[in-house]
Amino acid sequence: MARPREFDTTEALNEAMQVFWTKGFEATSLNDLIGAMKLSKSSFYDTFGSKHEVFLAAIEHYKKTVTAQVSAVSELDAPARKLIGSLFERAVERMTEEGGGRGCFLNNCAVEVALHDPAAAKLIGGGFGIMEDTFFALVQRGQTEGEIGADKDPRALARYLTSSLNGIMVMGKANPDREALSDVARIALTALD
Amino acid sequence: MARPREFDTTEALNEAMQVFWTKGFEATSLNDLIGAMKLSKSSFYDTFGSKHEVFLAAIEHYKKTVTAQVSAVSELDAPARKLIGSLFERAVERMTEEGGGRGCFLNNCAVEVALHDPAAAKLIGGGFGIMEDTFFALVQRGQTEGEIGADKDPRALARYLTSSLNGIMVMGKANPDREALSDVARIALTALD
DNA sequence: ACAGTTTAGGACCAATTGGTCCAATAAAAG
DNA sequence: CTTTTATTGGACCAATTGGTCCTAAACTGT
Repeated sequence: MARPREFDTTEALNEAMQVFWTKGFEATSLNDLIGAMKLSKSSFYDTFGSKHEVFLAAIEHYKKTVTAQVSAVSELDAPARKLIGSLFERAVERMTEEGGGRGCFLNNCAVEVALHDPAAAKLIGGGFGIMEDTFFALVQRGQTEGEIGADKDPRALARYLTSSLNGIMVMGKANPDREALSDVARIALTALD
Repeated sequence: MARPREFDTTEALNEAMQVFWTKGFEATSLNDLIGAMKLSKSSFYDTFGSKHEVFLAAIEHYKKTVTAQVSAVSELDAPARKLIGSLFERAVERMTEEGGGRGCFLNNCAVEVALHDPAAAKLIGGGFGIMEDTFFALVQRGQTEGEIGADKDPRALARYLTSSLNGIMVMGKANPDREALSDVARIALTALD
């Protein structure tokens, strides 16, 4: 009973990521994983080694995914400040839409495992770094465009935006109220003035 | 071998909370719990019913604890704006100090279980509500004191502050850098101007 | 000293955990 | 058609999971 189709590692990792994203690391069992990844237990261990290695690979996968998406947004032909706003809007949207509420995968991982899993913590930190760098570039652009105060420290602002975005997603978990989250997003963006 | 001492339910719940706080719900085993709570398995089930019930009770316990602490701060004889600032400072301190990094228990719970545990989600939402209400009262006081813009919606500001504080604690999990977190806190507070 | 009430310890439970291993089998290569 | 290479399902593993239950023992009030 050999594998009948071409096996797509990336797709399998994507499925694994989805499960970890919705259930968390601890609550995800081997059976959950091999079910979602559509491979047998033997192939699973053959190909990926262990649950933990798949977890790390899933974090990496997320980083790639998110990097691609976010850099796509940040290169749109619109004022940087508007793009920052739309990133926040999208987050609010995601948290409040039906079946949403999973938040940010990095965020979830940071909270659940960062304290006890140094390898994961490193990857997660890198992921937040990417978000920060994206915001950093956007803030600098916004400053040259004149829509963001040029007197402000762009690195600090980038950190602030990253933190604020994550705050919104955490709050959204407990209380996915569109109005409340929009309030937060709106006020958060006033720091750019 | 009956229990030699007076059994303190509150203290036991406090110990349970500590374990859940550092390990999370899923990663905490029965043995972890009865070890920390210093009672036997039989007494555990006799007194508390189940792991899940203890978990909910621990959330409640946290709410009481935090409510007491925070309301103590908010009733200090100082400008409300300063008190808000000190709450943020304290959070940064907590996240960066040795052996810290556990973040906010409610925060952790929200991320780990809110999506799949409605009972817990309700308690957690209530906890955030308390934080929000505390900030709300402080903001209103700050507005009458003239240190916070009177034109601003105090409820929205309170939500924003709650979200920002949680954002800082999530970021601190992945990267407990005092300088970076201080940057974030400082900028977050400019929204009060 | 005695009875009644708590509590502890630990045997026991079925289910599940992450993980290993191997014989069977299907596809690819020759 | 045969050999090689993947990949499979499933048997098997020890350990752990959350949870039940019963007996023995230690406190309590009388």
